[in-house]
Amino acid sequence: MKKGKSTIHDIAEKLNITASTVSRALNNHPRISVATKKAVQKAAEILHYQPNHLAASLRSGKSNIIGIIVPSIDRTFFSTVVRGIEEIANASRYNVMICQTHDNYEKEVATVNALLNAQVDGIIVSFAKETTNFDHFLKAKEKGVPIIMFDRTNDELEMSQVVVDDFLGAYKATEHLIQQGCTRISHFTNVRKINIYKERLRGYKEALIGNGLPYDEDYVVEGNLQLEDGREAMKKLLLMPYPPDGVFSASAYGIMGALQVLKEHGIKVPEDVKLVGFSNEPFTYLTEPSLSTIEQHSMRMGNAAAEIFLEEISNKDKKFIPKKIVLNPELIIRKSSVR
Amino acid sequence: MKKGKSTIHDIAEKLNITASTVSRALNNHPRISVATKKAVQKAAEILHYQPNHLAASLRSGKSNIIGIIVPSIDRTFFSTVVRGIEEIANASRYNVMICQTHDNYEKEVATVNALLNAQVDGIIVSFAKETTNFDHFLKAKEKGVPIIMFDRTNDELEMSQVVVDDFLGAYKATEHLIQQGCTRISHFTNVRKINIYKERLRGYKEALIGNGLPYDEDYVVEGNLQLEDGREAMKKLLLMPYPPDGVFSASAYGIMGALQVLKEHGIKVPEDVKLVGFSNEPFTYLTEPSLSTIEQHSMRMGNAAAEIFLEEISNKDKKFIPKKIVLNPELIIRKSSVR
DNA sequence: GTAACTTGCGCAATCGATTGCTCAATTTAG
DNA sequence: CTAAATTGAGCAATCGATTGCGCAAGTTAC
Repeated sequence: MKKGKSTIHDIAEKLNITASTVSRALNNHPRISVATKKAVQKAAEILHYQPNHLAASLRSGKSNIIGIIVPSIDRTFFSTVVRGIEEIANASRYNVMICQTHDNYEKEVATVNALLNAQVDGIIVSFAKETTNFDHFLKAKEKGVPIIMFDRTNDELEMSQVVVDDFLGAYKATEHLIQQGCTRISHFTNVRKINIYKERLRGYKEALIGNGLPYDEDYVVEGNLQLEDGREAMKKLLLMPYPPDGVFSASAYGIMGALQVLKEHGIKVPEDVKLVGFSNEPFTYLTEPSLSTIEQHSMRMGNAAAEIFLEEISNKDKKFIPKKIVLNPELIIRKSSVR
Repeated sequence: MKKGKSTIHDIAEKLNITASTVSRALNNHPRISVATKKAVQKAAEILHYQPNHLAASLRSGKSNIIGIIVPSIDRTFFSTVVRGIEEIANASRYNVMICQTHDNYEKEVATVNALLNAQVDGIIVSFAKETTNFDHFLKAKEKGVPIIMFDRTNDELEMSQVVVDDFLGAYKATEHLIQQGCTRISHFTNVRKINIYKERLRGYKEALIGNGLPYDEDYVVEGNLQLEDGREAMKKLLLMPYPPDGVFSASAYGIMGALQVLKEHGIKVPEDVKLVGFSNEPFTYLTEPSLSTIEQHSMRMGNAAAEIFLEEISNKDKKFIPKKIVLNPELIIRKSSVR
């Protein structure tokens, strides 16, 4: 058993037939006799034959690889989406190649190039926060590589996308707080006005107005939505003459920060202040009290993105019509928001 | 600008030279004149030329892809290791292909095959809990594909590995509890006696004995180390005539479960019972009280694994000597364990 | 002024799998 | 019993980039 790899030519030589026949035998071509097929399979096993997908890909122009671009893989939301993509992709014999941008525009551009060089059959992406110019994706699209956006998307691009209804999620969260008796509800949002944060802000606002409460900008705190931002926002709010009796944060870490600060100040949650976050990160149900939040169905989001990819691949010649799938967010009510 | 991809042949045609020259020009070959190089670069840009790595890989036999196999990507520990691998890999122009086994043996075997078909240059793996037969990796190794194990490894395989010193981590954790005054310390371990859990159990035991405390099997609870397991274990322990005054869990979720149950029973942490977990999952510093734990330096673990890969690749012809890197675990003392 | 380099680039093979076209040997049809 | 159809498999091109070898024109050396 020699070290190294064997090819269809090795099998062909061993059996005194040609590589063409071996290839056809392995692919179960009808024009090859059963006897030959069996012989080939046996020889393949003995030689530890392992097909070289690169060669096949080169010829077919299909790599059977889907490129995935996310800001960072070590965030539950993204890794769950990735898992959802893999689930569907693998079932259709696709592998995934995952790249991270760390929210950096240059890295995103470089990544797209790397994926194109690797001849990926499609790209599923959630944009970096920094990104405002999308030429690198347009270039890819022109080369015939389908691009599917998820979560952080851009409506102006003619590309399919999967998002959760951020407006609705925010609306549900805010209305829930109102129903629980809150009258001064604060909102934590991101300074960068990406689609998703704009929508969540809008949902918050509409819910207030729709329920007869005033929208007051003083209760909206802009930040980066990380733990520390949530803490600072909450501290600032506590200094107001009329601090909020409810907080809806556009992120899970933000609301966690608020919870910490409230507890440090001896303010009771949910008795004195009620909290709802966004994104069902694992820690949100581990806190004391557990945090109400908006479930984005990240696994389904991944599934949907992969399914759109498969669809676009099989409709490659037909006229392209971008598709937009909007998932229904779910309000998960835990202890932090019920009286 | 026609849709589709252009090749070096397109560039060659446009400039009335051969593809060989184009290839050399793009690779900055010394035998090509500066004038030609410039012309080629310009033409490449105009044609939106994008090199096809598949073709290059096919010829060179190197794909510049590292396969990563983890049980599940949506766990902070693993996704952080992956990030660590990517960091080093990308710097050396390698891309990664990530696959998940979900701790299933068959899936692991299939995954190894898929990666070999994709002609990965190496595989970095953390074994599925189920795996006891490692032939699929041996087969890969025989084909000349370096395998690097991390975290969940196997000392009997002649392959390099990166692990954290589980024994030491457990020893530190247990000794810390002793120093804080605990005398009846319980340990949560996994029923499956994988290396890492065996070592942690050993560290716990040695720390007890080394500090003059008895080792009592009644205080060792076997389970699956998930949140629910931790809860049940703690409930069981509370029924003992002399419940523990300290718990060291081999996982982060396990200790979280213990914390929940203790709080539900009105037992004070850390006053009545002190807790230390393993693995610095993000939620551990968000709990009330925050949980002491063992940091495994997952990012560094990824870095190290990737570095070993690069080393083995460049020493391919030299005699292979498996390398074992043991990282030093760090005890992170938070509120759950100090009096 | 000729031998010995150097420079710049083309030719053709190669990597491994696939596939349209051929063609001989059988088999079937009528 | 001959024409037509079917079966089984080989030939050679192809996918795109790379590279050893070769060769002509220009340079340098002595």
